[in-house]
Amino acid sequence: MTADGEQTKARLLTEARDLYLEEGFVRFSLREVARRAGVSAAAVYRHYDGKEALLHQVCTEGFRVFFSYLMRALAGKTPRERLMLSARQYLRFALENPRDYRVIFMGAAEDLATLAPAENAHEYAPTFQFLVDRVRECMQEGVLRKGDPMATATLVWANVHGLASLRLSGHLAGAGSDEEFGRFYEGAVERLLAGLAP
Amino acid sequence: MTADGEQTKARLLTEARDLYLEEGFVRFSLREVARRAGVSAAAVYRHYDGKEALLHQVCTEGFRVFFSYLMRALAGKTPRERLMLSARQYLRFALENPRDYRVIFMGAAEDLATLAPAENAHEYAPTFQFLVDRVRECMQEGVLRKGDPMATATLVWANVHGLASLRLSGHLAGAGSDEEFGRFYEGAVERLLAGLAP
DNA sequence: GTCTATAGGTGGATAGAC
DNA sequence: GTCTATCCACCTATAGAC
Repeated sequence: MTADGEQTKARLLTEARDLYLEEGFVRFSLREVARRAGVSAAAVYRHYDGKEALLHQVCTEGFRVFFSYLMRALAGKTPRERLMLSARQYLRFALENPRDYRVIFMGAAEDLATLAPAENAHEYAPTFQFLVDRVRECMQEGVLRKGDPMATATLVWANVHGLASLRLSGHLAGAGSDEEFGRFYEGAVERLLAGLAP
Repeated sequence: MTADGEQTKARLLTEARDLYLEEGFVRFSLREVARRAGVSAAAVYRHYDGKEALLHQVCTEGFRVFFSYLMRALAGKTPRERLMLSARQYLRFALENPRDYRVIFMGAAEDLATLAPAENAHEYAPTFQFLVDRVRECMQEGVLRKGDPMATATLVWANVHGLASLRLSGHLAGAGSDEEFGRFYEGAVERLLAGLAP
């Protein structure tokens, strides 16, 4: 590949990402991506194996970003603080990257075989593992009741996901601004952890 | 309208529903609905105002079914039993009508202006109100800590929705069969109510 | 009320020249 | 590696005959 080839390939990916962020899946098309990138539709096939492959690449990028949000929670000084920060970062990611969140956790891409959970479970595993680890260290230090870390992590996940996804769907619009909702969210998490304390 | 006209109209609706249940939104088309109903694509326009109107009708039907599931929870003899039954019926609906659940609560129809939450908020209101009422009566009888019924109902909703939607997305496939998951779900709800008790 | 025919459009993907 | 030209499939929606 030449240098130009690499540049075009990267350009196509960013344009694809923008288009997908703007329009979602239904209105996503190869031709439009090519138009925006300033190349012909045919050129795309030199770099990607068709529409689904390109979309898949875009989504993989979404996972990477999500993980980067979570990682920032490691700045917390105690297990409890890291767990709370994880929850906060989770919501931050959802609110700041709603389309990605939908794809990853709300199955917005249900019609795309490429993105079926079963087919890319390996992309989810590390992020869930991250949460399990946070829960486990909380159990070890007596912040949470001892038990199966995976089961408890699932409860925590369902909780934050439930709130985040209802918010994104617009069903909790009555909760006010994102900031107000953020406080409600933190309160809910605090209460949940209290209920899971020893 | 003649009797035949009414029959065709009803037939179109059921075929539209089936197609949507099988293929989802992306692959939903008027032509295919017409094919299945045994009429021409043009005939559809005599009965419905186009594709979106037909889809909207299909979704309205989904709401109706969801509400009928919830109503069965009124068979419970105590406020607590009715609340627990509501949670159980909620999951039942989700597992037995996954596509409808996605549309109603997971924003699978995000690209369909017709179905934007803001535009049919009046369809959600009664179902949320149902939950608020269950929570309120629990507060009145001392089953739940007194407070804002809407805030508490939101917490309960986020909880059951979080579990149900993650299950539907395939993210909790590790939880075993639907029956096993059902037990995990009930346990989670019990724990939540315990945390919200006086 | 239903049909056929058709207009007018989108999109994915490929062939072959350069 | 990129282009133009092209094929083919599919869609929504309408016009006008019956």
